[in-house]
Amino acid sequence: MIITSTQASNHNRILAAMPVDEFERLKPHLELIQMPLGSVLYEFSDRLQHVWFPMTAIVSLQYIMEDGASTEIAGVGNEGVLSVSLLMGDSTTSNRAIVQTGGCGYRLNAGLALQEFNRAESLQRISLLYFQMLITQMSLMAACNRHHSIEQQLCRWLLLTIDRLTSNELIMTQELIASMLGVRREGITEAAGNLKNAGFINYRRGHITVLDRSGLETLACECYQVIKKKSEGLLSTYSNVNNSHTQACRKK
Amino acid sequence: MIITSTQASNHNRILAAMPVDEFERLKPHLELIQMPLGSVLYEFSDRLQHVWFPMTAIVSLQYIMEDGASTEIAGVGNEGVLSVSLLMGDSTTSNRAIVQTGGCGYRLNAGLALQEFNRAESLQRISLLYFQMLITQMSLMAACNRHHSIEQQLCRWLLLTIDRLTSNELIMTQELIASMLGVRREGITEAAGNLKNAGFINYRRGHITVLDRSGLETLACECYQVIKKKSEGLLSTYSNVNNSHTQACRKK
DNA sequence: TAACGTCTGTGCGGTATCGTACACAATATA
DNA sequence: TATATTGTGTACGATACCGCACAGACGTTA
Repeated sequence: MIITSTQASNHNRILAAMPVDEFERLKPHLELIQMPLGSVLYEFSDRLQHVWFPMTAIVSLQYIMEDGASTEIAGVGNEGVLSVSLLMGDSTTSNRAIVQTGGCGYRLNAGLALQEFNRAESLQRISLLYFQMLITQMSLMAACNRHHSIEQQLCRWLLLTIDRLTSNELIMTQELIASMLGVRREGITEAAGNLKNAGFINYRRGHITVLDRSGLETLACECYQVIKKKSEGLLSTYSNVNNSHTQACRKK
Repeated sequence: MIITSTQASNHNRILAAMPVDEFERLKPHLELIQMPLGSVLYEFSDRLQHVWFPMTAIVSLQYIMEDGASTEIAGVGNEGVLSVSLLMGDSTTSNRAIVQTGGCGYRLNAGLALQEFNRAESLQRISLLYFQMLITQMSLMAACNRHHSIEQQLCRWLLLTIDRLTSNELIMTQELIASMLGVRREGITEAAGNLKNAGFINYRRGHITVLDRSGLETLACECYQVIKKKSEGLLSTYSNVNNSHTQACRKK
């Protein structure tokens, strides 16, 4: 069944911001795909074959060290695009992209994506704005990893994640969060326990429910607000180009 | 006195990789400027007025937190360009650019730079390759800050810095290094003391001399090699376009 | 030569996080 | 219903780094 929706969260903002005629050129080549939780879009040093435009899915970009330790360097939702290095002219990757919240998105063949990008029209203009956002987010992660506590970072991460969801519950184990933040699972257990005692969240085996957003905000580091503001600013510049070729997301 | 040199380190690689005709278009507008140690090219949230192409100078990009704590998110030498966010369509900054090794470089008016970039010719193509390198470097910093010790990071930093210099001595206090790595000065004193005892470096009041590169490499984290390799790969792709409009650097 | 400011060395208690180990609880599978 | 698997809670010593305090050494300027 195809469900049409006007919900913004049900569209990729980059595609949505393209003028109709340019989007129509791309449309026949966009594959609507499911992006199930845990699936890996690309691995470190892969040769990129596709570009992805998430809609309801959220993807985590992670850097993996030689010893297997991982660190989340950015999160990508419907405001973004994956395979930025390809668009920039380097088809090999320097990170891993793993689906953090299952959902759907569009996939586009690498060659076609590059061709459209290199026309230097709206896709390029919008993508560049997004790249700038991505750079900001990554530099923030570098600083945040240096200076902020696990609890602060957990709050930031939870807030950024539920901001992208329609519900306040996310399917996620403490183990997974730990690997994204690059810390021990026990560290997350402790921090999450504190948040639970404070009444800000609740959880059970792989499900986390946010009960008090503003409570989390008081504990989160400044990084949350910075990313959120930057993201809002970004989306408002996207919409300088406005139109209505909204696309549906298939639901099972 | 103007000194002409064929040394690669005496030119900005991005400009050098542009085809002659496109470079000639830019040339009249390029100001050769001194970039003295410690000078700030732009601050957080500044409105960018210029684009810089370092030649002999090295610039450190730092993220500054609300409490004043800082973290280096990338270093920019003659392989790069500063004010990337401007070129990407957002003229406000999200970091600070401070000269870490004094030298010279070219400065270009923001409007002209943007105009040339938006022609979607060689400057854009090369800059995009560089942006990709920058993204890689930033994500590496995020992971490195999370997982590696001060000593490892100090080694990485020293190696990356002298790789950009012709000499093996750099003018730099422990205090400054500490603020770049985002750690206490005492932490650097201790790590540097170890390296000195090991015979890898020597130093005196604001001067550090590297005595044993390979020794440092054994102690540095993997991040050094990763950045170095990525950087070499980048420069080889720059030179797909080759020409000879080498520019001199004014020496005092 | 003296006085000053800056840079470096050192010590010490406090704390966040790690590594490891193990117990228990919830869910899935047989 | 029994059993395996996965997720969570807890404890404890080790360690890296922090914050602070102060001494001494170097280099510059008067």
